[in-house]
Amino acid sequence: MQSEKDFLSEYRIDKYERPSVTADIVALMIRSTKSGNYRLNSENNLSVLLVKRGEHPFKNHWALPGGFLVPGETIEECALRETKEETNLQPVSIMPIGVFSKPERDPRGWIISNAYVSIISEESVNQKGQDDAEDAQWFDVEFEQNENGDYRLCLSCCDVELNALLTKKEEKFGRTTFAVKNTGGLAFDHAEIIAAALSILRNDAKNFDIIFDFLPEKFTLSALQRVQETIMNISILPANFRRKISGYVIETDEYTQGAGHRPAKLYRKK
Amino acid sequence: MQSEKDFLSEYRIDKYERPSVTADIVALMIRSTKSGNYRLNSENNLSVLLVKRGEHPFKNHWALPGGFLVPGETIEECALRETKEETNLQPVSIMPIGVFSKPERDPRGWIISNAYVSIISEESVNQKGQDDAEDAQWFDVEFEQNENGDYRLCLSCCDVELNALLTKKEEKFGRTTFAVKNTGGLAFDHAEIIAAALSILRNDAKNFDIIFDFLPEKFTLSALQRVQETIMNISILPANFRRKISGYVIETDEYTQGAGHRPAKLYRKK
DNA sequence: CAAATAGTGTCTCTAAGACAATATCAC
DNA sequence: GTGATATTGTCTTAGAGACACTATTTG
Repeated sequence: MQSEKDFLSEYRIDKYERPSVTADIVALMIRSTKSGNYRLNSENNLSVLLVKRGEHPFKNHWALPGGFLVPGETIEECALRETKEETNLQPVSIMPIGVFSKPERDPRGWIISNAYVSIISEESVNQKGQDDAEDAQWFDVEFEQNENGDYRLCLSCCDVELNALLTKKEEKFGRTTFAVKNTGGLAFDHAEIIAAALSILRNDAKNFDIIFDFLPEKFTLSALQRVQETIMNISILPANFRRKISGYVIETDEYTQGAGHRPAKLYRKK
Repeated sequence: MQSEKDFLSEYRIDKYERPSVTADIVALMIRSTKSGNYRLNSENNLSVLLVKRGEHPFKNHWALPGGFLVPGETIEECALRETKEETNLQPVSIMPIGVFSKPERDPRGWIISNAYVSIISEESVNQKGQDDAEDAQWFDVEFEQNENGDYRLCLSCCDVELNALLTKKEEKFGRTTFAVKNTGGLAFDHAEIIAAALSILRNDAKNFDIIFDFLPEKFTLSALQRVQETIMNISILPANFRRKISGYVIETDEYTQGAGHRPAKLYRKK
């Protein structure tokens, strides 16, 4: 009878066909667009980071940052490494949103993608992001259901506008999956991945756990509120938001300055 | 300049190393253990389906059903196919719980696992499950934190008892990940996978969406309650459960029979 | 009738939403 | 002072938990 050691020494892992495996990252930022009035609080846009592909396939199309899993790393490590390499950003944390494995999803062959959504603060983007990449750009995100019941994903950046159209494929375990009707020029099935990421985030941002990761260590309560409102596309009265969040935060003795109105106390996550 | 068509015709996907990819399934069942008293409602145990490995590595150890992704199928299809092949069960739906990709997790080499939890009704198990496999057995599950803060996963079936020990590694996005201290005899990292599945289910079973999948089309409200209580390991007063669930169900005009007490109305998911 | 679950009604408490009112800064 | 956001307090309402009580079956 063969021992396990003998079995392993004779085992040929390349006997069967294997797929290539990638990690793709939906990096989101809550972007505040300063208005002319110095006193007015900024509008908040949800932005997603896309890179313009320099190589075939989908050369010159916009795509999510990401790349191939290499030996010795976990998929999560791969996602972080690729984000760093392609965009010079280092997300605090990334959240898995699904595996995309339809056989025909990549014209190069059998390639399955592990998608993550990453949550990046505007500050860290301003500090170090994007210096090496004019082919990496933040696109404003709109994602809404239209009158036909289809979903429109509109990504816009300066003079570029990508309009993808999707339908709801399935709703299971509170998670919606989408099928792409029109890619809007996005590479691969990345419209589907972005739609899945937004849908999952909107669903999960009810739990405060997630939204803290969008912000630096110290934050004002209205910044926190802005994140939840922007992700979920809702509006909450400040007084009520404060009450709800109060159990999840600890106050510091620091305040904001120079905002043109009463300073706000900074808080930390409890 | 090279066209996309030329690029693809020259593209060598086997230029880089690729991992093998598997799907593993944590198939759970709410098992009711009939007591001697004909009137008494049955106790409820959560059970997980394990198969005894006939081959190296981990020969004769218990493992989750699962197997390799083959060309032309999605990972979800692979999970369903492997469940059917190894256990003759066809889950109504399977829910992804994570990708396990630590490089050293499989002694055969670079193999990453996509884990699913499947939700199987006791009826369908009694109908068709398990006929081809005496090496597939349902193990009663206990999963609890002990006094040290570690988690004990105890799987028992007849005379076999597997005791795994895990520690909490990280808690992110409301999801806990575990590290295995002691496999308890389970193959590979399957103790970690089962712990992740139970942790996610306990967290998500607050949303009624999930628990409906544990039951046939028509069910009594107390059966529904039993499922939620068993998964979450909690206890709810029947009167309050009925009020909470009332918006999610539609009553039928059918009733249970012969239970030794007042018959219960059957309901459907709304 | 007894034992057991099915199902109803009601009280209390908590948390969320609406809204009024006050506080404090930059200009 | 003015206009903006920050912060507090209070009223109302919706929903969860506790619990008492009634209904209906089988043996």
